[in-house]
Amino acid sequence: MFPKWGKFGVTKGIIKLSFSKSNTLFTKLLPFRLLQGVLGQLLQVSSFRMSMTSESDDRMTSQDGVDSPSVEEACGGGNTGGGLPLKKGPWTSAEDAILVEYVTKHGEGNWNAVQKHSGLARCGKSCRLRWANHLRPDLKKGAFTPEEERHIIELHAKMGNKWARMAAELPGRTDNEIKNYWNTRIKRRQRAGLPIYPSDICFQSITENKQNEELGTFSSADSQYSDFLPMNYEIPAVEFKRLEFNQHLCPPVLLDIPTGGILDIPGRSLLSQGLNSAYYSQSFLSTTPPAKRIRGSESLFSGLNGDCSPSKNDGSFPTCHQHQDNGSLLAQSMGFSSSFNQNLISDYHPSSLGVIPGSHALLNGHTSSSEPSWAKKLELPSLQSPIASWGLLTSPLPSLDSVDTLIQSPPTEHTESCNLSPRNSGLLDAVLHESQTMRASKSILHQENSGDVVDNSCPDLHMTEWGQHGDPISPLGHSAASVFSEYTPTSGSSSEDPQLVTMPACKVKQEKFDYGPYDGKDDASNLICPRPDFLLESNCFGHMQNTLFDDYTLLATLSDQGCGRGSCARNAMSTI
DNA sequence: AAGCCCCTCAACCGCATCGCG
DNA sequence: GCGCGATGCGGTTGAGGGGCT
Repeated sequence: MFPKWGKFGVTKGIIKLSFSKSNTLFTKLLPFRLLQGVLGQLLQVSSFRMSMTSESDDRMTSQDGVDSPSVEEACGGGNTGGGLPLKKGPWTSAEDAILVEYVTKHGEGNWNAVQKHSGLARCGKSCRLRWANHLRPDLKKGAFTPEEERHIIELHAKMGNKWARMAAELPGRTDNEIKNYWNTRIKRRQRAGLPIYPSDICFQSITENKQNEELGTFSSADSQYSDFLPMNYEIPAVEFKRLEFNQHLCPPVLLDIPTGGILDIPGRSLLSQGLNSAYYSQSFLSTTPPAKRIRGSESLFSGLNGDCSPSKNDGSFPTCHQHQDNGSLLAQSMGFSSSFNQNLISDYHPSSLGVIPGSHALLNGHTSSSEPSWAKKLELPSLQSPIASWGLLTSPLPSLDSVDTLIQSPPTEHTESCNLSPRNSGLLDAVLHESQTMRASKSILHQENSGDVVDNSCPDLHMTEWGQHGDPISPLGHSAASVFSEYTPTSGSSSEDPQLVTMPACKVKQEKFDYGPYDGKDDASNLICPRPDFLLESNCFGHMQNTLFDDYTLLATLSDQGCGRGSCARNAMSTI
C-alpha cells in the first residue's frame, strides 16, 4: 500500500525523497524540518492510529479537526469509508503520495471514492483541490514569469475574476495561484495608488475587442443598445451609506450631472481600479444583492438588459429599486453612461429626484486620442454622469474597502439573463460596448442633425476629439465640449516624464504618481490625470464657472449635504 | 533577540451547476 | 419536476515566513 522509500538526499535544508511505487518513481522535495512530521504521517496513515509527537504533527492534530463535527459538515458527508474521521489542514507528503498513487491508478474524478479506496482521511473535495493545485504532473511551479503576469492582467481585463477560465489559458497554472497572485497584485497597487490595468494592456485589449467586433463578434450589441437608447429610464433613489473614500490615496473624479452638480469620486477607486474593470462593471451594475453567483458569462450592462431593459420594463429599473447596495447605482449611472442616448438629456428635470428621464454619457461621447477610453475618463476634470437623487447622496462615497467589496461582489441573477455581450464581464468589454454605443449614439445624432458629418469611421473612443462632439442637446453638452475643446491629449507619458496637460486658461502639471514597489512592468502612463480637486483649486474652473458650475444652488446643496466629496463641491464654490 | 507587521499561499468554505435516477 | 451526489468556482481565512524596528 505504501511506497517503498528509495533514497534520501539532503541539500541546503531540503530533503529529496525518492520512492518507487507501482513501477513509478516519485520524487519529493521536503524542507528538512518536515521530515519528522512526514514520517509520522506515514505511520499515521498506514495504521490509522498515530500518536504524534513532532511539532508539525502537533500542529496537525490541533488543526485536523478529528474531533470536530465541522469537518464532516465541511466535506458534506463526514465520515465515510468506515468511520474514519476526516482530516483538515495542510497535506503531508504521505497523503500526497497516497493521492498521487490513487489518481495514477484510477484517474481523476470520483474524488469521494479516494477516501474509501485509499484510506486517505480527506474528503473528496480536499483531494480534488490538492490534486488540482499541487499534485497534477503538469503543474508549473514557481513564480509567474513576466509573460504570465502580463497574460494574467490581460485575461483579467477581459474576464474579470474568472480564475478557472484564466487558468485554462495559462498552462500549468491553477486558478488558486492566479487568484492569489491577482489579489496580491490588487493590494499592492492599491497601496501604491496605481490603476489595476496598465494602459497598454487596455489599449491592446480594446484593439483586440475591436477586431472581434469587426469580425462580428458583437454584431448584436449595437442593436441591443439601440433598443433602449431612446427610452426613458427611471433610476431609483440611492443612498450612499457608510461610504467613505480614501481620498488621500487617489485623486477624485468629478462627475458633473446635467445640472452642474458634481459627484466627486476618488478616481482610483472607481475608475482606475474598477469602474472599468469587470468587477466594478459587474457589481456596480448589479441590481441584486450578491446572493447568487453567476456562472459563465456576465453582462457588463446586465442591468440594462433583461429585467431592466426598456423593452421589458418601459425603461424603468424595477430591480434597481429592489436592491441597492452601496455604490451600485452610482455604477449604474456610470456604467449606463454610454447607454443613454444623448438625445434624452433634454428631458432631464433636476427636480425629479430619483428619476432621470434622460441622462448623459459619462464622457459625453468624448474621448481624446491615444489613450484608452477608460484611462481617459480619469483625465477628465469633469465627467458627466446621470447621477440620480442628489438629495439622497447623504454621505461620502464608499471607502476603498467598500469599493473593494463592490469589486468582489458577484454578479447577479440578472446578469445571467441579461447578457448584452457574448463575452461580457471584462473591462474591455465594457469599453467596447461603450464605444459601440457611443458610435450608435453619434450616428443618431448625426442623422438628426443632418449637418456636419463627423467622421464616424473614427474607430474608437480614443480617436474621438473632445471639441468635435459637443453634445448639442445636453444642457451641458456644449459646455463640456467647450471646456475640453482645448484639451490636449497626451500620450506616451511616463512617470519619469510628467506631462503638461493643456487646459483652457490653465496648465496642469501632471501629477507624478508613486508607483510603489510594484515591478514596474506596468508603464507609468497609466494615469494621465490631473487631479480634479487640484483643478478645482486651480483657476481651471474659473473658465468653466459659467458653464459647468453655474448652478450655485446645487453646489451649495451638495456641499451642505456632503454629497460625494463635499469638500470638492465647496472647493468649487470657493473657486467660483 | 524579540516583537510586530505584512505578505504569501495553501486550504477551507459556501454556493452554484451539472448529471443522474 | 425533484432530490441528491459530485464537481467546480470564487471568496475568505489563517499559518508561516520574512522584513523591519
